Amino acid sequence: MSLHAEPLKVNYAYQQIADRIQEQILEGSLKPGEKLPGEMELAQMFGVTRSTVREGLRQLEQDGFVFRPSPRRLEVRLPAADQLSSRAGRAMALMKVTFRELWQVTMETEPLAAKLAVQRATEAEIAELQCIHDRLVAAKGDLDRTVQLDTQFHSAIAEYGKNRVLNLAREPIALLLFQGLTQIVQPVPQSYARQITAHGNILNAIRDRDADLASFWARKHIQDFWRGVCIAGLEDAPAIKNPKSLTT
Amino acid sequence: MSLHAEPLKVNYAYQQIADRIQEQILEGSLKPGEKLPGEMELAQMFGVTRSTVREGLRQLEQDGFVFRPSPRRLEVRLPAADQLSSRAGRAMALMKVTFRELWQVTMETEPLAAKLAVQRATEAEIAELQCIHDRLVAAKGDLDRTVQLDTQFHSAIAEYGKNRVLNLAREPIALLLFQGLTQIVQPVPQSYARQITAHGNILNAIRDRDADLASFWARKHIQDFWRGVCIAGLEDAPAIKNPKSLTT
DNA sequence: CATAGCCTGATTGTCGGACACTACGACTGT
DNA sequence: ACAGTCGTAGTGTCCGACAATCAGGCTATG
Repeated sequence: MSLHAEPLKVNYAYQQIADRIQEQILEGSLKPGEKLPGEMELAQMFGVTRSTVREGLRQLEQDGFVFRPSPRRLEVRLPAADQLSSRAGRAMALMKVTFRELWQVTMETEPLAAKLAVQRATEAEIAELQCIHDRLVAAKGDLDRTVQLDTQFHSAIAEYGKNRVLNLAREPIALLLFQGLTQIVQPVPQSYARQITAHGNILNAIRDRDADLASFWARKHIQDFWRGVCIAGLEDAPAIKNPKSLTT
Repeated sequence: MSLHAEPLKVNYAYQQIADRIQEQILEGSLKPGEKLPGEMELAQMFGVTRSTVREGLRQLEQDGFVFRPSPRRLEVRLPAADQLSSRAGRAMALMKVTFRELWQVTMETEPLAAKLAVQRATEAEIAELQCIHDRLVAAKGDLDRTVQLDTQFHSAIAEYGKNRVLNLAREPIALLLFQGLTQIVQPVPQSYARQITAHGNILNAIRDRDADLASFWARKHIQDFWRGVCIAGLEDAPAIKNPKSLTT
């Protein structure tokens, strides 16, 4: 027969404390930005020692439920997206995911982001996009700055599409892929110009509110990126050489 | 001008300990499965107190770098994908992401997963898929079981596509969306039959190694899902009512 | 009145020591 | 070889303490 052997987890005190506080945050009785009592007071409230409270807090801190700008301030906070992004990025880095894997997914996410941006971006946001693009043009030749602005441009488009799920999923992937540019642009110098025109096309399509066109150019842009990877012969190379570089 | 004001983080002892150990894990000198020294020994090695080591370990534990099956065993481990999935899922739940957001992304991920599966799935894996599908057919009428098998079917396709990036990104999204089925199927009972035929179409296309067709049916399947959401009038409803249900 | 600088108390990071309880590994007997 | 027993090391939790340092209020100054 099937004996249901439940995991039977022992609840340690520090675990319970973390759970209780997290519960109250999720439930809403503790609102983000609010200041939490000090460790001693918490210890008194829960009837445990400061050490125990401490371990519980470490856990919440790591989960992003509390924020510690300075040792004295202890604020409630909801886990932000970038927390996950960096974690996911780290995970992918140490899985040694290849450019091919990143590219295959990006090939879908970026066109979608562009399409959504066409529908949802405000005029002000489009102006912001133009600004980023102008800076990219100005940075022509500067590798690091180009990579940074490229990433920013794509992130902005995704953000303006106002789909939080897409943003959550896309961020770490795009980061890794575009960061990989650092290994690409060198062998293919004319990329600078190609990238600028590609971004220009996407930007114009968004401004004209032409969803299909924006999606088309985004796709084309990522495809072009792939050509660069192929020329460099890095299709199945890990997108990051040593995972150590992501030290929180 | 742009003054680069870095956050200038003070390195506390427990932080340094966590960093040092993590470093050695990433670098490879500590291999997964290996047993770590006890807290007292570690304390001696790093020249700090056990309390300090403890806080550092809590952090690694939370990050998934060490695993504690029992209080006595302390193993090295690499963060697994499902760790992130659940975390991402929690985050999305408490952001109250809508069905629309989930659907828009799934509309891209599932067809891609199907396409990749066509290219990369082995015969054995296709047989496995068939098995899952058979069980779905048998479960007709049982809501919970249907949801579970539906999720499993899609997960399997994604897995057989062998793109780790896609899997990482897709998993929590699909989970939330298909879980949402629970709220949908009730209003639209004939979904059972439609879902079975849809899955059958996808399965056949994969077996015939027809990438475009597999992608087409996957898309159609997700589109069909959306119709159900619309009928229920849940387009912009949060996909999960209370985030509390995800208590690790 | 608003602002800048100073001061003090409270709180944190870290330390050392202590105790009950439990699981791991060795020992024993069959 | 196996099952049962047992000692011990190691963990979870507690207590108390100390220096460093930051928050918030106080003061002085314009």
